[in-house]
Amino acid sequence: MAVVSAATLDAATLAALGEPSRLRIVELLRAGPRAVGEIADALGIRQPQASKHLRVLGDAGFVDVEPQRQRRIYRLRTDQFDAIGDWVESFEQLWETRLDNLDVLLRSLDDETLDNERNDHGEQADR
Amino acid sequence: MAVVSAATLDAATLAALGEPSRLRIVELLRAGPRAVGEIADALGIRQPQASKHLRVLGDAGFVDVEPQRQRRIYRLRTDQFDAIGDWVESFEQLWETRLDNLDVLLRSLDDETLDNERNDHGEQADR
DNA sequence: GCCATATATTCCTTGACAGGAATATATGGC
DNA sequence: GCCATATATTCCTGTCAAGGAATATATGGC
Repeated sequence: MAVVSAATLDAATLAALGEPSRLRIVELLRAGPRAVGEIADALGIRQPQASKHLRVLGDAGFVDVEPQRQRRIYRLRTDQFDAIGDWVESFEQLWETRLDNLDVLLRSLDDETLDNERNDHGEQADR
Repeated sequence: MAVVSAATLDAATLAALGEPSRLRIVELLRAGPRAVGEIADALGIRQPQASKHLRVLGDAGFVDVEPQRQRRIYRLRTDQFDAIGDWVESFEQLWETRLDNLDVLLRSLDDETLDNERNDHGEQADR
């Protein structure tokens, strides 16, 4: 049973995608690399805002630049998507084993014994 | 070739996780359901802040509540994690087919022909 | 060097949001 | 009903980030 080492993830990474325009940029780049102006046009935003969002996405490791004449072509990078994928996948192992169900049962019993500390055992579990 | 229908994802969903304390709450709940007070203690934050963050996580569909006496036990929900997983997975199909490499080549050629519109053909590709 | 195109950066303003403090609400024991 | 515990909500304040406008930088053609 090779338990994965609990893939960790930075909040800033997710925050970079948690902004509507930036998420749209990522979705757009899914179809292929684009220059800044094309991105701005496609989203209906102004060029400076596009550049700013691309900077954030670049710092977070989601995009890459390749200059081409006066233009700068942005493309998606794989790394962070893999990181997010691994992280999510490490959660889905939990659903399978359903440890949480067992856990909540144990905690529930624990509480009963703690709260009714040798008070009474006739628990009229109404409602 | 069953192409998936481009799993869509809301920026607000990712924004909910893009805050350090909330991401830590999610990581904590990975180990099992917890009451608000326990969560606040574990993270070293005050109870009201824990409640607020849990509200955001709940609105975004990441957590679920189950009252138990005066306490409220929060636990992780599977739905949104699956949604994020599907979304990321729809990206990783791109890396495999490497369509972007082909794309950037095509666009590159396209630009050459456009910019040098029958200007000169002797492209001294120096530097 | 001058001009055009393409992009990045700066400054400013405004709105959202996180944290602190205080208070309201809920549940249970007596 | 009163008190204790547990949690949610409200109000306030400071910070940060997004968008707009203007400007700086870079590259290329002439």
